Amino acid sequence: MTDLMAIGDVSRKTGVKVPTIRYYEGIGLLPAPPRSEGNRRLYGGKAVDRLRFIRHARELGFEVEAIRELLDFAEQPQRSCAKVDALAREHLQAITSRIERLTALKVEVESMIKSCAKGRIAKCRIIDTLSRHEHCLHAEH
Amino acid sequence: MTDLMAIGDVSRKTGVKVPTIRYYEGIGLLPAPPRSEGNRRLYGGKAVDRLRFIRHARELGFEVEAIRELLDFAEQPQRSCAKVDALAREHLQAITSRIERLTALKVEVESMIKSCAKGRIAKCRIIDTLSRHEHCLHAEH
DNA sequence: GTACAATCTCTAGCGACTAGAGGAGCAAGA
DNA sequence: TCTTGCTCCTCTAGTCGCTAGAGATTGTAC
Repeated sequence: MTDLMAIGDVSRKTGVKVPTIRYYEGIGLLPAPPRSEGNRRLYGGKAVDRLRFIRHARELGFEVEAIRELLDFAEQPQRSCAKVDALAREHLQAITSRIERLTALKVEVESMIKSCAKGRIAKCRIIDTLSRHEHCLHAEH
Repeated sequence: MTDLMAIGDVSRKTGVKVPTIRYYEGIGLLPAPPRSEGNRRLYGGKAVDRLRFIRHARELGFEVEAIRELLDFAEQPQRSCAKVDALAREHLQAITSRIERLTALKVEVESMIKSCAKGRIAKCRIIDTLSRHEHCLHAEH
């Protein structure tokens, strides 16, 4: 009745690589599917949906543990989604602070490059900056 | 004559953890220091300088391999520093593209959160967005 | 029938550490 | 002098999220 697929088909449909699908099964993110007589995994549409969800969330930078939680919540439709919202906000916070730190870093590396006169290494300002912490623009490290 | 230090002192001076110092020695980033009679590592000032350099570069996001190259160059003061400049520029490029991708991500996660009405999970827009790829703001994933 | 692709399981590797076991060394106080 | 407790030693294994490879089996197309 149902149109079951081999792992390769699922991979092509979802963009998740074959070993990664097996890996997700191993860590319990994707339930173990039934097998064919020849011991091959046979997937239905639900597995495809779940993998798409996982892939998308991973692309958005959610960690596997967070995705596990999201999937758990997704399976209880009657519950409030406050927790889901909180998870997403937590994630947004992490992204924002990563951007902030990277931007500070960029400024520092840029100023390092600007001061480079392309002379001999003995006078290299880049090596200099990396050597002496007092020269930092930013104090937190 | 020289004031040699134990690994713990070096750790405190540089902010690099003791096991990390040993790890750097293991991967050849920091030369193996002489030992005391009781087989303990004894470090001089140069090791402290080198570790500060490494730490700072790591904090600026340089990979260990890049740091290895930088250190090699730093030890040949008469050579041109064009390569050092190139390494730094390469790194800047990587930082810039990381920021770009994170910013795109942030926009997407933000819009996901904004659409959340905090109702039941059955209608959760966050779960929805993660499930259905067509809803993405950005096409590249 | 035969070639070749796809799948299976299992293990090991990546980067940059971190954690822990189990043992030895060392300085200070009783 | 002895003991307590800290630091240090080596070694192995774990982290995260996969990826790569070996070697065996199964399925498919000609």
